[in-house]
Amino acid sequence: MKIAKVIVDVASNQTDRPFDYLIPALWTETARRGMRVIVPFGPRKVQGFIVDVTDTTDVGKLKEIESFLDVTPVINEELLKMSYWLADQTLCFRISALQAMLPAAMKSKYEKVITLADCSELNDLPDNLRPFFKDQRIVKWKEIEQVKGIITDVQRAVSLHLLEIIYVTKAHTKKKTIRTIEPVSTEKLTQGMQGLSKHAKKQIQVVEYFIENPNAIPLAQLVNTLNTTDAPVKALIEKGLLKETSEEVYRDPFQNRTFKKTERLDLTEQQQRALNPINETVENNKHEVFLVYGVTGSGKTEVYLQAIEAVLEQGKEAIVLVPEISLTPMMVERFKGRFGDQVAVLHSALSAGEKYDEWRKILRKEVKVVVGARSAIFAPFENIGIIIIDEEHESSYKQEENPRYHARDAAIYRGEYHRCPVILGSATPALESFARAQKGVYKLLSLTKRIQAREMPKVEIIDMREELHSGNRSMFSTRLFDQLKDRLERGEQSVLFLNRRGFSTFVICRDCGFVIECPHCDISLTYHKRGHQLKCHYCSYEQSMPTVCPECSGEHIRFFGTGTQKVEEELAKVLPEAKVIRMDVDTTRKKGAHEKLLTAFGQKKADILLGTQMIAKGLDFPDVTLVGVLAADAMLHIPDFRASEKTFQLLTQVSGRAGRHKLPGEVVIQTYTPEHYSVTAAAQHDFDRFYEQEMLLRKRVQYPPYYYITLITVSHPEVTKAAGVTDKIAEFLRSQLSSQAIILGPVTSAIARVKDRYRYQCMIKYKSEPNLLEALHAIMERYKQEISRSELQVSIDLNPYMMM
DNA sequence: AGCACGCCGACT
DNA sequence: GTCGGCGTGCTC
Repeated sequence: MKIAKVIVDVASNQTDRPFDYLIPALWTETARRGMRVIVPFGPRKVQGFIVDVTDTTDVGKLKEIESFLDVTPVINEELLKMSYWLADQTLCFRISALQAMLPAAMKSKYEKVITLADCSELNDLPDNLRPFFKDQRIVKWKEIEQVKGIITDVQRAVSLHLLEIIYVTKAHTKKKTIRTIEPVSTEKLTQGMQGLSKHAKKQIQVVEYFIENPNAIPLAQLVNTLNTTDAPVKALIEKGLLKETSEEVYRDPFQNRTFKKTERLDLTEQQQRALNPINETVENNKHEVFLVYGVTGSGKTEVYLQAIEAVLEQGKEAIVLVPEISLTPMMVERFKGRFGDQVAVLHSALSAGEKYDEWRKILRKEVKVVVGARSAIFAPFENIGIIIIDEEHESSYKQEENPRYHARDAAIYRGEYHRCPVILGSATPALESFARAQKGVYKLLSLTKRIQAREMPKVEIIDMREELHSGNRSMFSTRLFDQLKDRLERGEQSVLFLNRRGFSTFVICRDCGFVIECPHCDISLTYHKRGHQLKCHYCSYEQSMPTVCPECSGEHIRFFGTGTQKVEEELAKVLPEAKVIRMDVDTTRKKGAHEKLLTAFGQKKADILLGTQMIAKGLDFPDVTLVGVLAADAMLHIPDFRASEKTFQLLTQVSGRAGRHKLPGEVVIQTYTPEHYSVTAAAQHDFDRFYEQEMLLRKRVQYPPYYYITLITVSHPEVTKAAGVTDKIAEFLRSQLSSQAIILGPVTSAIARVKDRYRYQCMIKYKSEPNLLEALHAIMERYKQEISRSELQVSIDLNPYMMM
């Protein structure tokens, strides 16, 4: 008797362990761990992962696996092992870890439905239920649930066997198939032709078509060319003249694109010196982490490409991670151009179906290279030769929900397993990474020179306080305005960057100073021009913009802050002749919009590209000679110890957008804190100076890289409860950890209330705490009952990136 | 997570 | 006496 240990798709403390199921006789030979199955679980049916196949069990009565969703494992042995590691390291449920490794399309959806029992009739039902089943045997639970007091009647009907409750599991992974039609045989066609009624004009037409073209043709195409529907085709299939086959096809997100084949470029001496040690570790099958620290324009990508080439020559595979946002067509183009259809792309702009298809290409070993965002680190390769993380400092590599993993850690795990190099690349490495490189934990490879010795763009810092003093109240300094005008006259392009974060458009009464806040969260509402609405970014509460102040009934209630829309409006006023393309969440929501806008800008259909974070990286347009940063310090004041680091990285990155080709570039940075080292160091392209200054600060305030951080957030509808639990947790930690560990808190979270729940935090700073994971697991164990029974929530984030 | 089971208060 | 509220424990 074969038994499968199954992790079920129920994310809770009590179900976070394998459950035993009988493997149906039909599957005893084929059942493997790593396959997805549907199993009965209580009254319902849920998806699950087989994590082991054994002959023994401690459980008396076993249920059988209901069905198999896969014929071959979708989680390989390495990833299975890794899922345990991930669950342990991030304190998430095993099911969450497993789920994170697959494209979202492979997760089942569940629905509860009510059906009329086989042996019962509509008339047997009570009056109030009958209307629901008038035209159908199946009704969604959700529909019936709406009606007050009806559930008792449903339950009664169920106990009388009039109705049945069924749990439907939809493994909604749709493989795209294409239906093709072909004649059974030519004889059959001519024979069958006789038997057709003269009135069946369309059927005759179809048969005639196939007599002339006896080859298989996609149904859609057939229907299209004959200008008909599938009805006559269906009829002919039933008559045995035609047959239908369906063939599985991939959705190809790039089907209408051809990628120009690119050849390897000659490397500079510096590039070659960076490439050699990487190739060496590949050849010797050694694990090593390299930090490629290369200034913008130093040709990091070419080094990646040639390292991958060497890996492919060895018959191995490569994973390339890029930050979500910079997965612009340009990056894809470079990889597709070099490696053609050996590349799969896992990109947030792809639809769920497209992602699934790209993922399946990896599983089936039809590709050798994956270029993708964070989750691509789980690409189901089995012979990885190199893992590259580009722009390694990007915070999007950290997942902000469970499992709260960092792609860098996951990459190193896989790199160790496959004994292959992990390459971290950046022009502005994370302090943690650079410090590790300095200590020799990572190997530092520097690219200090730009390709073809191009000059770094000239950077000017504009003190906006002075502008204000000299009477300029607009958001453009005189200098920036002049420069914009100059570019316009010369027919060159400009990029304007607005850092919106920390600059939300809140609503304030100018009479009494009242700020409109969310009734459920301690945060001000944000004004949205569309629909004149105020929205909460934390709980999506919405209300319309009031005309008078709710507090003092004054009429001078206005929204404040600067959004891209507002900049665009102002730009239209001061530079009416300029054509502007605006890129922000609003204009890029639609699929493909991102790409479209960039293409338009590339074709010089606009003079100015105005945008948020998303235009900070990856852009490479030859005619951009001016970059303007409207508010460099917007991010400097957010309550986050990485604020300076983020500001520096952003400014450096944005500056890098100017003058990447023949024309020299200039950068204008507007700021209210021109003396801050993150601004001045960025202006001088001086990472080292920034690093030294910031490291001094981090040491003094005991933050990473000198200390590790773990953040515990407790939330509960009652303040006292949230505070009390956090206090107990802090106390427990103090008793468990060494005296070296610094335990801060409880303190209220930066946003003290979200969705009517009060939030308290406890922060642990430590250098080395072998007991930490154990203690954290103990905390979760201690509170698991309360978490599942009451409104208590405890979330633990090791190495957090968001401190709120 | 869902759901059934079971034990107490306010009603036909 | 019963209906239905929610605390408790289980799901192979």
